[in-house]
This record gives sequence, C-alpha cells and structure tokens, in this order.
Amino acid sequence: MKLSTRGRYGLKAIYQLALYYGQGPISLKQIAIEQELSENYLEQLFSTLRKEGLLHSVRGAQGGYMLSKKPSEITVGEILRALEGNIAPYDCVVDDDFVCSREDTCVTRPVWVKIKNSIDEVIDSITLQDMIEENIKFEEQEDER
Amino acid sequence: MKLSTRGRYGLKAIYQLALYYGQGPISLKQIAIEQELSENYLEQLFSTLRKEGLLHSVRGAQGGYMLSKKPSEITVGEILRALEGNIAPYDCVVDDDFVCSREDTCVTRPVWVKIKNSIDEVIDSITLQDMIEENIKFEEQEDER
DNA sequence: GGAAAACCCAGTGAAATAGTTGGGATTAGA
DNA sequence: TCTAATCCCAACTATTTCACTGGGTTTTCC
Repeated sequence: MKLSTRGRYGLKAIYQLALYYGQGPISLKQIAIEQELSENYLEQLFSTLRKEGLLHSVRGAQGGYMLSKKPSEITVGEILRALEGNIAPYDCVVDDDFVCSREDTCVTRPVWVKIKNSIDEVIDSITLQDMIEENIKFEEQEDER
Repeated sequence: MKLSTRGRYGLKAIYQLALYYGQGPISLKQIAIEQELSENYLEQLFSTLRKEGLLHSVRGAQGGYMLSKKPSEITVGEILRALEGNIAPYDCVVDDDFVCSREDTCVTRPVWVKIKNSIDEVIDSITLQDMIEENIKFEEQEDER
C-alpha cells in the first residue's frame, strides 16, 4: 500500500516549481539537482504532468517547465492522480472496466470504498500553496529554537 | 497505492471465519472454497494471522481455524496491518529504521502523514461485526427489489 | 552555427508479488 | 493402532512492476 516513486518524486518536483511560480520557465536540470532526482526519470513525470495540463513547457534554450495554474489552484490530488492513477486500495472501486463477478455480494468492497473516500478527502483538500505555507511555518518554529 | 492480495484475500477469508464464530474450528479448505481462493496460499496468510494472535488453530483431523476474539473486537486495521505491515503511502512515516537525510526539511512528509492518519482512522473504526451487519443490511435492500 | 533545452520512446536489470510444491507433524475417529 | 484430515513450514518459480538509462530528434536562444 505504498505510493511509487512517481507520485513521491513528482510531488517534490512540482513543489519546487511552485516555489518559482511567476518567474518563467525552470529547467528540468535545476529541479533534478535541487531535489536530488534523476533528470531522465523526472522528464517522464513532467511529460505526464504536462499532458494532464498541470504544467506548461517552453522548448529550446532557456526553456523549461512552469505551473499552468497558481499554486493555490493545484491540489495534491490532481498531481498524484496524474502520476499514479486513481488512489485506491483496489481497482474494483475506481476502474470502470474492472470486472468483478461478485461485486454485489463482495463483503470487502465497502471497506475499500471508505478507504478511498477518506484518502480523496485529504489529498483534494491540500494545495501546493498549503504545502508552501506549512513549510514556512515549520521553518519559523525551527528558527525559534 | 494498491493493497496486495495478502490483505485482500486475508480480509475476505477472515470475514468468513467471523460468520462461523462460535461454531468451532473451520478448515482452510472450506474457507478457500467459499471465497474462491487458493488453499495453499491462504494457509500462509492464516499462519501470519495466527502468529499475530488474531486466529486460533486446532491441528489434526476435524481441526481448522477460528477467531481468537469476538468479531466485534477485531478491526480491519489489525487484520490489514498483520498481513501488509503498516498502511501508509511511504515508509518514512512508519518505519523506525527508516533513514531520511532530510526528514526535517522534507516538504512532502506532512502530506504522507495526513494520508496515513486518515486511513488509520477508517480501518481502525471498522470491526468484523460491522462488516457482517453492513452486509445483512445490503442483502435486505436487495430482497426488497 | 552551436549550445541548451524539451521531447520521445524503447530497452533493461532488479526487486517484489503471487502463488506452487513438497514434505513434515499432529490429532480425531474408526 | 491405523488412517485420513489437517495444520505447519520452507524452498522454489513465474510473472509483473519499478526505476531508471540511453539514444535520438526538435526547438529556440545567443
């Protein structure tokens, strides 16, 4: 029941973009260095995020990536779903093509539904802006010591 | 972010044991047939659940497994954790041995913590008894149609 | 024109998952 | 006492998923 590195790395990387919001395109290389991630791998993640409409890209020299919306308008849920697909303990609660011969009598399904709903509630309520603010608060507390 | 078959099969199987609670030991074979699972594989899961104290076993002919507590005293959380380990999106929020060089400055950790807490809240609040009752209610609704 | 960047996509090695197999040990009942 | 039912345990294997890597193309700035 773990997220893969796609979701984890992707969120870290897009957080970094959020910090630079409004400052023009940032190169993959810079993000990869700042968050200690593989540049090539990150490229795949950003490609996905771009196709999902969360990022804009600028090609050519001095190009790079930027958020397509304000940090307060992008939720963790959108990011994780773009990178990992629906976040749920089992496909039977999300995948329309999923065939379950005993869907109507499955005794565990209600449990999976409840877990999914509670995760959704959390990730859809956190925006990149929230993450930035939480981090600022945390750093201030550190400084006080 | 999916559960493995261990958690899924295990919960189905132990639910079946809950239905027979108070009726003495039930054989693996019977459970395997009723929930359409591999008997040998199920054995591994029950072995784990026994070691965790959730099941009792009776060896020999006419032996089998039974719940070690009332269905109302066993939660889904106990079962899933026994079979899958801690349920969390990332090891950094559960594993004491986990080494994270940037734990204090990690911007994503608060997100993982919130997800974990919300999952825990759900799975620790559902007992086997709850599952049985939910299923009875569902069947009654079906009958009305 | 050259360098820097995004873009595209196929391949790969390692690890995890989902079982299977085979052989014991124990016990109830005939 | 014998036998069949059953739990117990460890090793083995096939498949899938993951986390990259590499090689090439295209675009744009200087």
